[in-house]
Amino acid sequence: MPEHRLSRKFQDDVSGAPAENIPRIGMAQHLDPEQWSKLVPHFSEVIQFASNTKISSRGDKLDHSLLLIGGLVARKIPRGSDSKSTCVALQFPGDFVDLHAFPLKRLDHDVVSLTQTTLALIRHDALATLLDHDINLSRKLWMMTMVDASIHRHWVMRNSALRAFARTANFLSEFDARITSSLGSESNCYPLPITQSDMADATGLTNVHVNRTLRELREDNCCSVAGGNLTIHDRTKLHERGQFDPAFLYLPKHHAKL
Amino acid sequence: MPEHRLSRKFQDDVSGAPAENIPRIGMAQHLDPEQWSKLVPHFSEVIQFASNTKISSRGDKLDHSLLLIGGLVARKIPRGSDSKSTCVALQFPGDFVDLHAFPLKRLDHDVVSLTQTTLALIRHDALATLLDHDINLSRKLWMMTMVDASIHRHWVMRNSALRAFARTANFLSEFDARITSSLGSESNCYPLPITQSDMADATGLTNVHVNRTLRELREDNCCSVAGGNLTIHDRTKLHERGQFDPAFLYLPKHHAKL
DNA sequence: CGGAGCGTTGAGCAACGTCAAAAGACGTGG
DNA sequence: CCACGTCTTTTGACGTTGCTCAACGCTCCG
Repeated sequence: MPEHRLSRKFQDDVSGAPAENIPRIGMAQHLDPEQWSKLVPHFSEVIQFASNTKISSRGDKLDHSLLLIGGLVARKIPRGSDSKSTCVALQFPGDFVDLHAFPLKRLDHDVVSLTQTTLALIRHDALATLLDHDINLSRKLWMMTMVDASIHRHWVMRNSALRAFARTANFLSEFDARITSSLGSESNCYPLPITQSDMADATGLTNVHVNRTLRELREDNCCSVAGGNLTIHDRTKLHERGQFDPAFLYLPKHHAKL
Repeated sequence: MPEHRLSRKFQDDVSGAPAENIPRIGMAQHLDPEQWSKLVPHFSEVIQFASNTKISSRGDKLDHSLLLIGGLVARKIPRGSDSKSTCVALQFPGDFVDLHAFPLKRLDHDVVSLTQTTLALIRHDALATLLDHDINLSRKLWMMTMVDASIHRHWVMRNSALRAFARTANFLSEFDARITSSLGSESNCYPLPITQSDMADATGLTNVHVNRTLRELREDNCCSVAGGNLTIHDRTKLHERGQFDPAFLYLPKHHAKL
């Protein structure tokens, strides 16, 4: 069974290195190659974080944005005065993690690494001078943040309207679709480098109930999560169980449907 | 007890009339007066819809966007093949209802009126020629769609992490804050022109349980929903019960906090 | 006057959370 | 190599929340 790595090409990168060969994967494919080659030189550095590290905090005024190259990042809204917080979004390689900070300036949530991560940093002043002269690129980046918003709406639907079983199936379907887009090729076995508590946080369930639901999915021959890997046994069935329709991701191959 | 109307000034507007004096309320206040006066002439018409009317459909390719002037509008994601759908966002007077269709082209959800509504229409080609020459306005509209995304994230948090009582309190707190922003002045009694089933749809509960929860809120002396009105008895307590912090709305008066 | 939609309440039940315990996975230091 | 601590997964028992189904009253409107 083939096993992919989330960030094969970049896992050995050195922090602080100049950012020359950032791959155009996942969401970044919304930019065409010419646009990509115009944008990439403006990334000023590549940085890395260990897992479970707070990268930015709610209320921070950012002068830069980060493109995720390798690893997984969560966006979390802290609740109450204690240390509890809720995961409201997940970012995959090729995603901008906080591009919304460019027009918005301040973050409404924390940005946290779930695994070891590699990110490319672009300063807002560099981005501004670039975008001021490139309307099409400007429009495309706006569009990419709007796909992000579409994903948020999907999460609202999933965590509001679906019961645990369908909700978990839907979550794993989205994980599959987005990892596939990041890797560039479909597989039936990926690393799922997050804990069941992380999944519980993202789906609005408890870790105990996520565990039971994963067992149900396994017994239903949809997919199995074990040893940090997600193995998909029947993708069609998994999508059906989770009422999953990937149109909201606005991937090129699904564009026709939306 | 004073009672406001959602759209006092415009409720008698005639559909199809030219859009001259669209008020700068709610979210539209993110644009400064000069920007507003540049944008307004490009609205080509004012249109009205009866309540419970589908304004746009998922998959539609839009060549225009709509600014809500009066009434309430919901954004709904249809589920399965039957007629069920889930409310993932609510729009108030001063909000753009589907500005994201400008960069995104196709809608990932339906747009439905919950009350009688008045909207101003702007064509995307008119908007494009305007924005191509006005970087600041362009950036501001991008920013307004990002506030929308921030609200989506808040909904994910609310419907995932809060139990029915807190969730409903939080929902009503948001309603209060956004209506206040639309009206321009705070009050303790507004019309709440949506059914308990609509609220159930938006909060991920059943209409029966919403009903019980509203009674609890009433008995707790937080607020009461009756006769199509929301009366707030103790705003501080309501916010506390719902763990509500309005920072995510990016209203000018809360900007300092975020 | 009759129907339709909405609000309200009750009874019973399924889904899910909480608490607790134990076993596996993994790294660390001896 | 083993012993140890920590984190994660897994399972059981039990309690609670919130859903389902059903009934009835209310208001509005034809």
